[in-house]
Amino acid sequence: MPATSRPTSKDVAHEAGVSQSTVSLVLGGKWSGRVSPATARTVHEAAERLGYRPNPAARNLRLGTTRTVLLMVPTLTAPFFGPVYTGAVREAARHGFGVVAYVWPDDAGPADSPFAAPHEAIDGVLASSMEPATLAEFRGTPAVMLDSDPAGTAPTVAFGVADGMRAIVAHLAALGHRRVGHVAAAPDQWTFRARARALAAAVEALPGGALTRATAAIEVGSARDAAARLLTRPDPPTALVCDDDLLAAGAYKAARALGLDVPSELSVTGFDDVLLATALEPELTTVRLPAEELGAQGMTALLELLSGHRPVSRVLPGRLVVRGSTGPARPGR
Amino acid sequence: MPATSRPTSKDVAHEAGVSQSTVSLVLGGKWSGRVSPATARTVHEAAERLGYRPNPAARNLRLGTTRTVLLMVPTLTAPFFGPVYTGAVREAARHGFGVVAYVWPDDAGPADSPFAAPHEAIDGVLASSMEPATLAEFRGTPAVMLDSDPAGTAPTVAFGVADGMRAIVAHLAALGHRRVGHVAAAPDQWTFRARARALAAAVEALPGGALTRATAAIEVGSARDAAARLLTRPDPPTALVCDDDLLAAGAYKAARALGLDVPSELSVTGFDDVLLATALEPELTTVRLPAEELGAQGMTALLELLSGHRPVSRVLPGRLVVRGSTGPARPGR
DNA sequence: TGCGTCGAGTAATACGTATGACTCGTCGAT
DNA sequence: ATCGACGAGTCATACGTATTACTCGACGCA
Repeated sequence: MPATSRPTSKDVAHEAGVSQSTVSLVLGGKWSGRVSPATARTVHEAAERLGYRPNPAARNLRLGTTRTVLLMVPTLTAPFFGPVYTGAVREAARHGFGVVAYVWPDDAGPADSPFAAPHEAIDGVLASSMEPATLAEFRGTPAVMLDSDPAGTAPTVAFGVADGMRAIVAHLAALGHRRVGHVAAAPDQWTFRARARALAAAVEALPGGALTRATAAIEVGSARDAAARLLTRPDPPTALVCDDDLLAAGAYKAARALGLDVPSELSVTGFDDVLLATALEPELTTVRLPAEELGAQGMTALLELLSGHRPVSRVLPGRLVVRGSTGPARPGR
Repeated sequence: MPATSRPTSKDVAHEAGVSQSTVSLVLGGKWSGRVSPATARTVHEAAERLGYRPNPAARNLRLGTTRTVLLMVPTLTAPFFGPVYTGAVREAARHGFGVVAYVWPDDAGPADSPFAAPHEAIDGVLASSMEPATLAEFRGTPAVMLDSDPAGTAPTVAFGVADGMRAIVAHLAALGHRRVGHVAAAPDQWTFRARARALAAAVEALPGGALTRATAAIEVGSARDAAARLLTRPDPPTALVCDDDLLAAGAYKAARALGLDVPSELSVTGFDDVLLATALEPELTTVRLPAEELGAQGMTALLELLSGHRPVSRVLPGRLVVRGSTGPARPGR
């Protein structure tokens, strides 16, 4: 226990020789015409002297709001969430809200719920990349889903992953590719299911198009093995479409191990456009998802929800970024 | 505003036909011998029926504690913080504490302080990679610094970055390198100042050792340019020591642009051992920092602090991980 | 029968803040 | 001289919970 506990507004009042109400009035900034400037100054000085800061728990209780929103994500290791957080914070700040992040693994049970803990001292939740079933845990806490199925029951801001996949396939088709390999992430998130579906449909629609698929964990070694499986089949693909940028790094490794040059002998694409995409050599052709925009728009929707309106779900289009990892299909292969 | 506001313990009491005290007693789990099992069951059922969850603000006010800790970081984009968070959460959970993350840019002013907002509804702060000056903002909130100067005034858990640098230099020296280039990050964080100092000292101590340095922003393009500057000098270095893994990716690009093969013609080392290190080709020789351990030990220290003890600062050693980016110095160069 | 004890529950209160209702001089207008 | 209005504060209260002190009936025991 600390030597002395924190000063309260009552202490400040005593120090300044006024009542607690006056302190609250002054420090709340609503004293125009209620408190004389001289008294206000006295109060401010006393507060400063004591190092007073209001007790947030008491304030929250009194006001019935915390003006704080929780950004809930399944992991912090994915580089993807940094920009989402940034966008959310930017938008929240414009309305006087703060944001904290909480990691809730997608496979967590109700016992791990932040709602079993005091974290719940928040007004709403921005839940990114969560399965819709998770929603049940929110039990009345206003929530907006990010990067989830826009057809779900909750307001959602999602990426146009299907559009992105179609753009990739169109790009590859224009380069002459027909046999496409899919280095897929496990379909335990909506976004990966959507990506797989979109890719299948796009290749299907391509005259002469043929799709093969291998599934990997989101990890370089696993992706390398999956890519190697695809490349060592008879009649192997001339292009590998990977479900995200990290998987593409694995594809690079498989290609190198098999002596295939990227992009002259094998084209590789990623998805997301995280930092890694430009750190690789050659730089990765991928789809840029507007992650910061996702955070911002999600926050906008949540704030709408908090003010009693029902926001509409939105889809943010991705954009194909052509870099050095894709090239013309070699007729020979 | 929601249609109906959340049920309180009073509502539950009414529903169950008991007093509010009884509800609190039962739901608090402290009713052994004070409430009959039958009544307890009734209360639980009523709470379930109404979907009751205690108001955290009220509970926090009453108890004077939130059992929540804030992990404050300067950015979420660095892959480094995921493991730190994980370690902190693991340790906190063992003591019934929760963790939320808050991003406070290192260059933020007091106006941006989370302590100006309700986020402050927390018991303590784990401040990672912050300048000690930031500490002044905490104003009495118990804080432990992570990845900061262990000689500072606050309890600190830091990495043994000096040891790590020495290990790198010893490794390079054993391979015959003498002329070392330092691709340095801007010294605005303690850790980078410490790395630079340690590297300088280690090369200094090497017979015939020579150090050149170029500074870069923590970004691939900037690192590429800095590395290129070093490599195009007369009498260029045979090994590039980079302040972190991302900078090493930039060094790879410079080497490739100049037609230098890694590792046969140029050795490159990183620092941190983040995901990127094994995504690169060749895989990066680097120093693994026990980030998860940092989070866990930091949390342990903070919890000690919260229980009135004064924790001691600790330093966690890094470990050299030799991969494919370092090789014997070519006599020719 | 009288008394202490115990089981089962309730009443009352405090945590620290924000705010609507109230008080009490003083001053200007009639 | 009287009254209303206004400026400058203060009083009292509520937010929802956890907990201490209390009540009250039943029961065991001498």
